[in-house]
Amino acid sequence: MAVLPSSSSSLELTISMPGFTSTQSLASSVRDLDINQVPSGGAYLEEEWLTLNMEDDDQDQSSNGGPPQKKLRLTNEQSRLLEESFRQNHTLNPKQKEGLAMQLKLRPRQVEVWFQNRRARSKLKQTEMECEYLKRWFGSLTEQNRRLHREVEELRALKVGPPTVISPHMSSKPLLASTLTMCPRCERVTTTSMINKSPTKNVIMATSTSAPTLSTKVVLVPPIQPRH
DNA sequence: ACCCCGTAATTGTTTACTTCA
DNA sequence: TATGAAGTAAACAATTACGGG
Repeated sequence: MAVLPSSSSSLELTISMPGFTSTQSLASSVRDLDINQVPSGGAYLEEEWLTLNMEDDDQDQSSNGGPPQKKLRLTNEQSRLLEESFRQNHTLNPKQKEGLAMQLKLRPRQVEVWFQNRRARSKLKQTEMECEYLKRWFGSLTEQNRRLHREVEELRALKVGPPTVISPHMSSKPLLASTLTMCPRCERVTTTSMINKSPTKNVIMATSTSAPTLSTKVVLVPPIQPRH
């Protein structure tokens, strides 16, 4: 797949597709506001808030009689450190988690949750990018298909001359042609014999995913029903 | 007042690993 | 020693709920 993260741990993804560049990041999600220093409403002193945050990992603080827990908002510095850590590693071992939690004055559980959500966001972002890429690819293939159908119609209309394939490289010397036929059911051009060394080249070009050039001319002969 | 979005947090499931009979 | 059941921990997916614009 041609979706390549520019960094294995960053949300900035690059798709290697002509005419399509995207360098979106979640950086915008890091708020400038630093409202996490003290919980909203100023109901707690900062030390109390930190103590609350550092309480035992698995304790549900809202159920132990205290006031209902306010939703945490990470400070810019906390976000920055977490992002930095995420860039180095998408998962944390217990020791790293503990250390990071200590450093950030958060509970290990909060660090764990942050990494979980961050992995999910990362994956979502990548999926969106892949989706976008596939949509464009689909569009390109549809267009290519249309073009080829048109070409087939033109060729059908011609139905003239000996069965030759004109080489795009040495136009003066037509190649020995394979017998090209059109399946009436699936409307596929197929070769039914191999006279030339690379008789299928032109057909392969026509069905490959890269944009075909129209410099290759295929002359169809009266149809021979392929067996399939 | 209401809606939408971003995200912290919760819940349930899956998976890998360990222990023990 | 091999094996299957039970227990555990970590990761994940889906979802909820909060707070701010």
